[in-house]
Amino acid sequence: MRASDRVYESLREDILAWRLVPGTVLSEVEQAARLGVSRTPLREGLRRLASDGLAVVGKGRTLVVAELAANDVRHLFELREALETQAARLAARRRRAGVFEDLCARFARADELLTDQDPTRSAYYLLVADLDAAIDAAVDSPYLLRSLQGLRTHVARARRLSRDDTPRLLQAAQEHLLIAQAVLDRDETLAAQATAVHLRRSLATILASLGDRPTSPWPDPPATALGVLT
Amino acid sequence: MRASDRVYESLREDILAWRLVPGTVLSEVEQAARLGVSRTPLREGLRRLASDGLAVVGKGRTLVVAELAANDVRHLFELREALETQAARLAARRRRAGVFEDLCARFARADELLTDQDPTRSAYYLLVADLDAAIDAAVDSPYLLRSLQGLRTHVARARRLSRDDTPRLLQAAQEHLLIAQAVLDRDETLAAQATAVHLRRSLATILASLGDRPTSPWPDPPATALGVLT
DNA sequence: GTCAGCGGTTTTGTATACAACGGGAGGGAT
DNA sequence: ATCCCTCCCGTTGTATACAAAACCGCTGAC
Repeated sequence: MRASDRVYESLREDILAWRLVPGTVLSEVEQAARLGVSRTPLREGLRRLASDGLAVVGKGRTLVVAELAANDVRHLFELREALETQAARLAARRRRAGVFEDLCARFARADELLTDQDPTRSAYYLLVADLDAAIDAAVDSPYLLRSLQGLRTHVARARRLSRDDTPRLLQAAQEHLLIAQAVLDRDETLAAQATAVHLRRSLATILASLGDRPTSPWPDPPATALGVLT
Repeated sequence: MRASDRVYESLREDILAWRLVPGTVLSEVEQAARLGVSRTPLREGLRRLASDGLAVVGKGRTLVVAELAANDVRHLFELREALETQAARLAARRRRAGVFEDLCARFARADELLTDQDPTRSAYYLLVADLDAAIDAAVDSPYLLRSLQGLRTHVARARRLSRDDTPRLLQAAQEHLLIAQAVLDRDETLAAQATAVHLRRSLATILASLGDRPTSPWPDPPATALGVLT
């Protein structure tokens, strides 16, 4: 593997994990020394981070780790809604049934993954990643996938901003199940709208966890009332 | 201006104008000699092209100019529909009235720009660019704008694929007018749907001009029948 | 007190030399 | 004849040296 790739992945991981916090200046000589490479491949990795939007030009010509605050998350979800509803629509149009039958079965039993045994929820997030991958495979639209890929980088960073809330994850599992079922049923409209619903609720959860008041002043309905959607 | 920026812009222009055709290998030493810079800034420009999707890795480690065929245009418009309908929706929500009043007036008179005097249609395309810029300014959503920017690069390249057809441009002007009016009226749904209509028609025109049979076997309605939409 | 100009220092931008990887032609074995 | 192995050459990847530009603190004038 090339040194510039190692640099890129290493810095990317550090930024996504919030080990490098927003505003940190990414000095070429300093980072080159830290990662044990020369400035040439380091610069290449840095420019890739910049084209991902993970680093932005600070004062002068320096690169700094990009901000990601509550308002940025709102903007991020405006893009996410555009891309993921379209992805769901196209997946519903083009999917092969087998994968989504399997995913529906797994999401129907997602509560078994959300016991208190696994505080990182890795089994659950793996299932969500599998759904994303299945949708990507079904979409089969290179330009859209490319944008989705860039988006997911920022979504992953945003996830680390808010704490994992088990009731919300159980609700999210039902929303994912609805999406997977709609794709399986080739119901393009429902797939897109269920995705939109899921994203709006996820955004509200993240913003609430950040201490932001939600845009709507209404209390959330009790979780049991949402069961009818599944 | 930095040498790497000149390299990037020069190669980008060459690719968008189809002076560098798909499949052309972008050899570092060759291009560095042609553009009069050393390999270091040239590589930087090349990587930017790759992250834009204008260059892709060929056999070995070489970069080649990316393909853009009829099927790619279809995929491109799947992304375009996702991004531009969302942009229109958000612009309708957040626009300041003045700019769009002006744009409506200009699009209402777009037929005056489409005389046979100007074979490049530069005045008309400038007007379209102004609408795009006004929507961008109203959207005010950094992540979405970033994706839109990347998209427009490929759209510009695709435009050079098909010939300019005056009747279609007159029809497109009416579609643009409808979008601008919907944004001005803060009608989010209409803005999004009018954008979708415009994109579907544009895609059909491009594909027809490429010799592809449209997906629908129906003949286009006469141009005068579309006047009711304005 | 404030602001403009000016070195000094630090940082980024560029050029070049060298290392390493990969493809392709050629030859030998089967 | 075909397949595979090897060596050579061209290309890309990396390191380093040098050039240029920008920040910072200083000084001085108004």
